[in-house]
Amino acid sequence: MSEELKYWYLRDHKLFWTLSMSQIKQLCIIVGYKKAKKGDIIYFSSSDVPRIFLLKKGNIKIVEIDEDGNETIKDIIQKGDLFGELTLENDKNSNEYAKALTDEVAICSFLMSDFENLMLQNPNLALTYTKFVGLKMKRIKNNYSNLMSKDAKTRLFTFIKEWAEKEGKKDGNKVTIENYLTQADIAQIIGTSRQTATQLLNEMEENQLIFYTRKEILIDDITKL
Amino acid sequence: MSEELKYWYLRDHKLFWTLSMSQIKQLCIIVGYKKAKKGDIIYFSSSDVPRIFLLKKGNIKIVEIDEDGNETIKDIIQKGDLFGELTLENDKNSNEYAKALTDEVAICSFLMSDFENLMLQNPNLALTYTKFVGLKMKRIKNNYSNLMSKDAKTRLFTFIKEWAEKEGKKDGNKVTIENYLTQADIAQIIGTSRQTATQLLNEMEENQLIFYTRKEILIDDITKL
DNA sequence: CCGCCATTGTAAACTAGCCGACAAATGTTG
DNA sequence: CAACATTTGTCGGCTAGTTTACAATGGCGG
Repeated sequence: MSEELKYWYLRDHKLFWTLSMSQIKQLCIIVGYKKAKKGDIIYFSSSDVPRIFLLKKGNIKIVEIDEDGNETIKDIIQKGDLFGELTLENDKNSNEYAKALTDEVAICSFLMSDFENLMLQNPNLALTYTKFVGLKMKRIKNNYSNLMSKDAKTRLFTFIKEWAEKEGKKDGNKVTIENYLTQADIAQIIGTSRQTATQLLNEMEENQLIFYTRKEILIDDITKL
Repeated sequence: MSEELKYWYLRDHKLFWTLSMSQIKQLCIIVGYKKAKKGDIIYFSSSDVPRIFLLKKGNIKIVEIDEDGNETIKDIIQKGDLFGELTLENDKNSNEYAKALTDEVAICSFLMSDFENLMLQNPNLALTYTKFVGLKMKRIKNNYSNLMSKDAKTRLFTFIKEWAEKEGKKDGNKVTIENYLTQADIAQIIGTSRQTATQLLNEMEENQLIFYTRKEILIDDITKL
């Protein structure tokens, strides 16, 4: 890949707007530029050197396996999102990995230490990054506090609404979402069993609120959710 | 309060170790130095100017009220913790306030904008703060993912263990925690009803694992939890 | 186009934990 | 100390949601 191209791969992310070309080069970008296909396991957080990753294309889920072998979805990462050791601390005893959800996935990465150095030289970057992490924290907090206090149906509605807002193609009150999640995935995200999720989705379909297929989800009228 | 004293109030927090006295003065510290008593409501996040707060003494809980009037505990803040708009973004539509849990509570605060300026001048501060926020995010993430997948008993055990580690006075395997929470508070934190929490605590007491009083919690052998 | 595997659909039995409703105990205040 | 408020204890009944188990469907590779 040409140097020029590498540059633009990062350059088009908001976070790096303030950086000069030479600064971006400092990040030794795209050493780990990687492609993957649906279902592939992409990376273990306990890898060699701490890195920060940037998803350029597709969608992935971050999954953790606990002692009992249960899979928990920690996060869904979309095109343009950063992931990895966002805390700037590497944490070895976490058991996380990423799994591709869409057919084509492209990821580039840079070293955490390079990024830290750059932050020391460019306080504006540090500020932007902090706000970035802060925003992510706020989103997580909100999500989870919904999960705690509401019942499964409300959680599903909230999730679909948020998903539609973030990624849906709007046409008046109709929204189309490209569906790269299985019902089992959705169930895990909203913290319920697969069966309950299926039931609720079908119930929504009966009430003409949504139309679910494996490829896409059609929402007839987003305001009714 | 003397300038000297103000200085030390911030100076003894890790985050500010790298700052010079004059830099700390820039923060116009302790404009909002405040004391409060148990049960007092201390601050609404939708206050005039965005601030960051530092709890110097006592314990408080951050609470949110939703549309239906339900109280949710968002966070428990301990001596030395920062709270407020840590994300560096002010967010007006959140309905949070803080409530004193201990008899004496002391808080000092500074303006977010002053802090931002200081970060721009002092990249090291920026880096430290970013790690700080990141760490907080990681803690929240872990807490919540426990809440999702485990049952009430496990959640209570995990909570007590963490509490003991963070604040307990250890004596071999015995740990004493100063108890500033009611059982209703604990129930909210672990996401269950007050009655269930009471039942589980009594069960633990029957099994000689803990001894609960309103003043303190004694753990006979922390390794057995 | 066939067979296979992942995904989705459905139903019955079971259960953790919620809710309502008090009673008892402990603290607090004048 | 008396009266009141807050916190803790306890008990059924109830229900949302889990679990188990299996059937139907759809999509992909050969």
